[in-house]
Order: sequence, then structure tokens, then C-alpha cells
Amino acid sequence: MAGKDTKGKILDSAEQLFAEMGFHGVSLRMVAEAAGVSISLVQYHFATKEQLYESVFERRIVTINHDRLRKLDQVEVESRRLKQRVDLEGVLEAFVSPTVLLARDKEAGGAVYAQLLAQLTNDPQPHARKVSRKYTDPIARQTMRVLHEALPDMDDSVLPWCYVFAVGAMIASISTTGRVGLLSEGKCDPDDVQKIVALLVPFLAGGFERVAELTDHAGRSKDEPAQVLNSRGKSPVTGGRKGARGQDKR
Amino acid sequence: MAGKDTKGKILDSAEQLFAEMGFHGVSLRMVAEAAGVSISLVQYHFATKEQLYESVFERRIVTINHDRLRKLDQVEVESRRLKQRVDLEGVLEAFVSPTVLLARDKEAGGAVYAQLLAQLTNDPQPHARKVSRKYTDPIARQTMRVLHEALPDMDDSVLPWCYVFAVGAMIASISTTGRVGLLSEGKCDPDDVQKIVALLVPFLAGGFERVAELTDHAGRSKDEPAQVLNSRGKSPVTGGRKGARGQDKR
DNA sequence: GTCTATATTTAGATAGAC
DNA sequence: GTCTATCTAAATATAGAC
Repeated sequence: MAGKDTKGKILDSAEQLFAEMGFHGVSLRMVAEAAGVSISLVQYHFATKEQLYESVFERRIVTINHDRLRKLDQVEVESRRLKQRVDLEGVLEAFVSPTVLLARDKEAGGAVYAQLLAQLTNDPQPHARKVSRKYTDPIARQTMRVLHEALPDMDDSVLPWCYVFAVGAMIASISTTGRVGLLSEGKCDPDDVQKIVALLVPFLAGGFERVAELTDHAGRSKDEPAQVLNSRGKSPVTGGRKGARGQDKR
Repeated sequence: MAGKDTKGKILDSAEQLFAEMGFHGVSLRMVAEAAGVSISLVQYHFATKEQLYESVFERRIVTINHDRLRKLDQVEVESRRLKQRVDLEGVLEAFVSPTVLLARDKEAGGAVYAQLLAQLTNDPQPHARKVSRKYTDPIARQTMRVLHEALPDMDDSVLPWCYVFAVGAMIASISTTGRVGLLSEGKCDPDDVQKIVALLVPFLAGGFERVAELTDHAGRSKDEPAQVLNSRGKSPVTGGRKGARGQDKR
């Protein structure tokens, strides 16, 4: 009967420790001690360290992925109802807000999960790539599909890059390094989720639209990508840029 | 005389291994074996694992930081010469291109360094925060200072957030997870640095400018931030948004 | 399900020879 | 500067008692 939520306690401890120190930084001993059980019990329930790591993700990700898919659906339904193109900020809000809001939900253990996710995103190791492919790639594909509906002229070779930029920005916004507080000398509160969402959504929208402006050309053949995107010896950005709006007084 | 570049060989091996497996994933034994020396020699030269980790960064970062500062200076000098506001895309290009270009410079070991940097960025552990504070914070402050010259009306509590978004996007663009290739089904080449820069710079510029449009209001008192940025119960983004350009045909 | 005990490997660090 | 040898602690994993 004590076995009721022993697995849950082990997962809690493991999640906390993996988030703080990464996969290799954590030993099963630490997990066992933090959970108040023996090492062998951890191995009894999860067999290996890798499987424990994966289980930690699985528990949280089902909820958050459900949230994200539901919000994405709403955006699509709304656009059909209004017979309008899918709203870019709507998609981006559906993309960022479930994760960002959870990331600072202390009760739900969100801060800890956020840090796990932050590690996962840029980690090339097999244990991390495996989890990423299994749990985050399906959402990524769905999100990109809806983004394509919001920006139908954006090229297939451009949208994935923008998506990657967006994921990177979102992850950075919820990472618990405390850097934004340090760099802003206290003027930015890393825990103000409403502000994060309120800045991140327009930031990303502005980014997507600017790139779309650069690469879409009404009537241009799909087979003839804009020259600015081809690799050349010289940086394609410094020469002949379009959006140098910062120069003139707005 | 054999001691000539033994330190260099050790650093090369350590860099490679730290990039692949992270700080805790690497043992001094692995480093020693990869470098073809004994463990004690590694400890003779670098004393502790943490110091070795720091030395790995130090070697690369002096060059790249010099590059970045020089480019930032150029942007400022150019703006004074033209008696114009600092160019936003110029700052962003100075911000991203040294890192992105190095990140795919195989001869200079850039790919490896890029992965190290990607880990560092979102890692809350002491060994990582220490390196970040020591080597990347000074550049961050300088970059933000010049960004402020490009966007003088952007609030002090907003610009650091946008900077963090930008760092996250850049790091994601050079991370060696291969995800962009996977998600684009081969349509995006993770090694096409020219394209990365050509997309990332306008993406970030569009983001900064969109946020600036939202938060700057000519003549508005600095003490009275725009309401959209205050925390409220409801998402401040979904209601009353400004930039829903995706809706109407452009 | 949960534990103790233990086997085996590997970790970071030091001492001292050359 | 570079090595071998060795120390002590800690890792994962297994066997078997309760």
C-alpha cells in the first residue's frame, strides 16, 4: 500500500535532479536518496537511467501536448469560421503560451520541467534526440503546418528555419539561468509569464512576417527563390537590405 | 619539446567531448585517452575538471569576442559618420554573424564550439553560469547598449527580453541536433551559414521592431508603460492585438 | 514492492619515478 | 612535462532476503 505513489515520488526527484544537473550529472543514488527510497527500487521501477529519463518527460508532455494541439485546432477552426487566413499571432500564441505558462507554474512543477526542456532542445546526445523525436517532433510538424496556413507564400526551405528560431527564443525565455534578471539589472522579472508571452508573440510574429516579406514575391515562380537567400561569398544581409527602417525617423 | 602543443591537444579532445556529452558526461580519463596522454598530465596542466572546462572556452572566446566587438564598433562609427541612428540590422548582423560563421567553420573546430555554446546558454549549473558571466556577459551588455542606440525608445525592461530571445534563436540556429534537417525533410541545410545569417538577421530585426512598435509611444512618459505589457489575468496578446497583418491580404 | 549486501567498473585526485 | 601506480569515493547493476 506504500507503493501507491512511490513511482511518482521517484519521478519528482528525478525530474528535479535531471533539470538541475543534466542526464549525466545525476546518479540513481541521488534520485533514490532524494525520493527517500533505495537505489534498487528505482531500478525495479524504471530498469535503466535512460528509461527513467524518458519516463520523466512522458509524464508531463502528454498534458502539454494536448493543450498545444487543442489551441492549434481552435486557431484553425476560428479561421474557417471567419473565412479568413489563419492568424499568425494566434498560431504563435498557441505555440508559446502553454509551455511558457506551465514553465512558471510552481505547483505543477513547471519550472523544473522548463529547465528539462531547455536542456533537451539543444542536446545532440542520443537520449535527448530520442525523446525529442518521440514527443516534440509531432507537435512541431503540426505547428509548422498551421504556420504555413498563416503564411502560405513562405517557402518550405524557409519556414522550418523560422520555426527553429522561434523554438530557440521560447526556450531561452523560460530557461532558469537567471540571465535576463542579471543583464537587465533587475528590471526584467524572469517569472512574469504574462509579460514574456506579451513580448514573445509579437517578437516572433514580426520575425516571421519580415522574413516572409523578404522571401515572398507575389507572382514569383516557386522554382526561382529570391536571390537574397542564395549563398554567396559576401554576406547577403549587409548588402542591399530591404528593411533598414531603423535608419529613418519613424 | 614534446610539450609544445600538448595543452592544445588536450584542449581539442576536451572540447570535442564536452560538446558531445556535456560537463558531467565526460571524464578526465576519456579526455586523456582521446588526447593520447595520461590522466595525470591533464591534471598537471589544468588541475581540475572545472578549470579544464573553462580553459576550453577561453581559447575560442577571445577571438570571437574580439570579432564581435570590432563589428559593433564599426556599426557605431558608421552611424556617426552618416549622422544617422544606429542601423538595427547592422547591429544584429554584428551580433550573429561572427558566431554563426565560426559555428560551421570545420577547420577552426567551429561546429564543436557551437555545440558547447549551445549547452552553455541554457545551463543553470555553476560551472556554466561562471563561464557565461565571465566571457559572454560583457559582450551582451555592449550589444544591448548599441541595440539601445538603434531603438532608443525601447524600454529598459523590454530590450533585455528581446536580447534573450535573439540569443536563443541564434543558438538554436547553430545547434547540431540536426533537427532543422529532419523537420524540413532535407529542404533546410543546417550547414548553409549564409542562409542562416540571411534569415536570422531579418527575423530578429522584424521581432525587435514589432516589439518596439508595440511598446514605444512617442511622447509617452517613461514612467507609464504601455498597458499591453502589464500582467493581467487574460492573455494580453489575444485581445486587442495590433499586428494581425496575417489576416488581410498584403 | 522494498530492502540489504555485494560485485564490478569507473570516477577524480595524489605520490613519486624519470 | 610526462609517466606508472595507487588511493578513496562513487557509479551501475545484480542477487537474494523479507
